[in-house]
Amino acid sequence: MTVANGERSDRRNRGDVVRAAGRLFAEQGFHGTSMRTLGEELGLLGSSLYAHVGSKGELLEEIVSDGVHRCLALAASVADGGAGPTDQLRFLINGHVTLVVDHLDTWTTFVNEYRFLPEEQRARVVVLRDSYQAEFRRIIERGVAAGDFRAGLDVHLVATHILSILNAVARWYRVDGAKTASEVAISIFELVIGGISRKVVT
Amino acid sequence: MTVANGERSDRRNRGDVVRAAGRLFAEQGFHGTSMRTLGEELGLLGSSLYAHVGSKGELLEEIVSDGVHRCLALAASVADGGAGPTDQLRFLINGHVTLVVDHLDTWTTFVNEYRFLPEEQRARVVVLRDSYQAEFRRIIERGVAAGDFRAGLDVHLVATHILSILNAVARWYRVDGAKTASEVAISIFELVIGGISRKVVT
DNA sequence: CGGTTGCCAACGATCGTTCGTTCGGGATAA
DNA sequence: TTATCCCGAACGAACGATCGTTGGCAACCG
Repeated sequence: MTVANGERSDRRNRGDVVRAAGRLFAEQGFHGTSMRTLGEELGLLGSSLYAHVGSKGELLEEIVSDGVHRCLALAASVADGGAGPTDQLRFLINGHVTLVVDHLDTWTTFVNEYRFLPEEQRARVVVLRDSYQAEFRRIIERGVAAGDFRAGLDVHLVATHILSILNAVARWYRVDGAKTASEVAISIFELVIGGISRKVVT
Repeated sequence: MTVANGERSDRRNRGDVVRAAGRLFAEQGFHGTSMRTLGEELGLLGSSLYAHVGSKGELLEEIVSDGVHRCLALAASVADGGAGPTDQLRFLINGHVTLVVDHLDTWTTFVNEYRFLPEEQRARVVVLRDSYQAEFRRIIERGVAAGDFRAGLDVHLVATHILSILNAVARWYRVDGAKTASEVAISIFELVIGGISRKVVT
């Protein structure tokens, strides 16, 4: 029995396991999810997972790594374009919300459970995540320098607040809910841009 | 050997256990913390904790319950005063940041681990937390009605974003860091108030 | 045939929790 | 004052359950 993409449908591959792990880690936490429970989610025994994966920690590592690299790819794509700070910020916020909404489970696991990685891997993730946050800071600084944003902003704090809003989306957003990703992104952008822009005559 | 308050200093009480649990649950997660580890933190065996506490879950319940009730007390104190929407929002943000900073460990556990409560207790907490969030919505709606805040705001989304920023403070704030609680609160207030206020001539 | 997939049984470790016991001080009675 | 009792706090051993993981084996694929 084969399927359109050539893979058999009654057997699991590594991607299936990682996806299911993202879902369960998001719901029950990394330490709250056992390999046996994860197997059950896939119709397998826990021990059978080791045909696809070296260890439980390897699953978390892959999920978190996926998340942080998607961030970096987004940051790189915005740094290229020659847009102004306001448009760059809009693009970054929109892209981030899209990432979160398109990978809700993975993202929840990424944000909540990365701290359970062994110290060395965790440190690597923190460095990459901070370089993503640095992209926000660069944009804000450029906006301040250009006079688009208010002078005297605490750039580091503002960037932290923006990312707090963005990462929290995974906590409350529901695919079957009333809001589209675009609506959410716009509401975040408008809140933020109003808070950092120079006041202008209306 | 007794101490000023009449308690012996070489024996632990329930409060000691709850505080240590808040600390460890924040660092390692509820499922990542064993009763033996928690005992070690207090210089005890894991089994000795049951002289002070009925179960591990009881510890999480108390920590989360403390957190949510502190929120409600804050909301009640702001609802009383006859201040305008802007000042009420400032007061609420300042009070919330103070709560987070004064109980960093407890708050981290409250925000990250409440989902591991048994369903019934979890549902109760969600209801209370939502009634706290409703206080933010009321203030924003009043501000819109009074013309202080922009018309057409998605009140629910804005309240969610504000609380996202506030709860995230526990994730990055360090007592020995450079920012005071007041500075943090002001930066949040200014970001938010700029984003929701009617634009005015400068 | 070779390689992947999954089942099954089992390993040592650790989990939350219980039980019987010990220990030490405050209260009480002689 | 001294002897006695009581009780909370802590220990140490143990319980059954579950944890992540391994190895042997059967089924099935290309």
